[in-house]
Amino acid sequence: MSVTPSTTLDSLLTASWSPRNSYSDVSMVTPGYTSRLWPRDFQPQFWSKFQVWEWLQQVMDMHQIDTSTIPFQNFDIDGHQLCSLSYQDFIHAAGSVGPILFHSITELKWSGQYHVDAGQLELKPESKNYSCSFSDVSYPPGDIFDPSIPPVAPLASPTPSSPDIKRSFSRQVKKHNPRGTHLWEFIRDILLNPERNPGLIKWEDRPEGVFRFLKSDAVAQLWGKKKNNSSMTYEKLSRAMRYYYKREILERVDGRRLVYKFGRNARGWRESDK
DNA sequence: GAAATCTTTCCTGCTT
DNA sequence: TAAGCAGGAAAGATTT
Repeated sequence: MSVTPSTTLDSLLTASWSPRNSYSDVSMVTPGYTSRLWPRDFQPQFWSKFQVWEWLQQVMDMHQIDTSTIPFQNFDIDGHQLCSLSYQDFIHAAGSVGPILFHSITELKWSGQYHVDAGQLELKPESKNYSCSFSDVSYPPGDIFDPSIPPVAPLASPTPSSPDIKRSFSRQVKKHNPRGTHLWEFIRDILLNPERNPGLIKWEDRPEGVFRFLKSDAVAQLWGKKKNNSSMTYEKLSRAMRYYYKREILERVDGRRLVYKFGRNARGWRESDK
């Protein structure tokens, strides 16, 4: 994490952010974003690190900006931290793209607040120092979003920090996945969570289990992030994918780049598996 | 500590 | 020429 929040967003909205600061393209930043993405996850304050990255990816896509122009590691933060970044923090972290990101998150925060008001009809905030919406989900503290692990609803079960939950979470991971999520499961779960998959991988033939990497480098970065390996590349990831051919977790798709197919030993990707 | 498993890293050669 | 694919080899990390 290389960006330290220096000012609250609220203070900047009144002090730093003004039309003079506007990015030339700023009017195009967010229209449609909140309705296009995660309709239940309006509040950026509650995003996981993974969702922050997704948001980054989406904004970059919308503006057709090369994702390599910003260092994703500068946004190794969750939504709460993201919302605390100042305009200058965004400039520092993302250079010329900073104003776009700042405006986007500002708009999202505001629109999220609107939705929260409706959501709070159903859920009451409890032991958090900020409000809670119907969209609020919690992930293991300090972890990035893992699509294979169902989120913990804050009011439907004990808090994620409770010892019981921690124990059962730990048991579950150890029993079925000694090393945590496998690569193929990570890929599968991105595919199975389209609302959390902003154009990284897409189904080519859903019934046949054929899928294609749209942003191979971004997926590799995410995988590396999950494995705490900042040097992960698509080349390395694809080598690991090819090992699955032998185990029939994946099948070769000849002649098509970035295209893979789930094999007979892959589980949980079929619609009928749900 | 050994074995097994899975993943990472590096490499060469081939294909698109 | 670059990017991606295929697969061998070795090593690292982790669990059993």
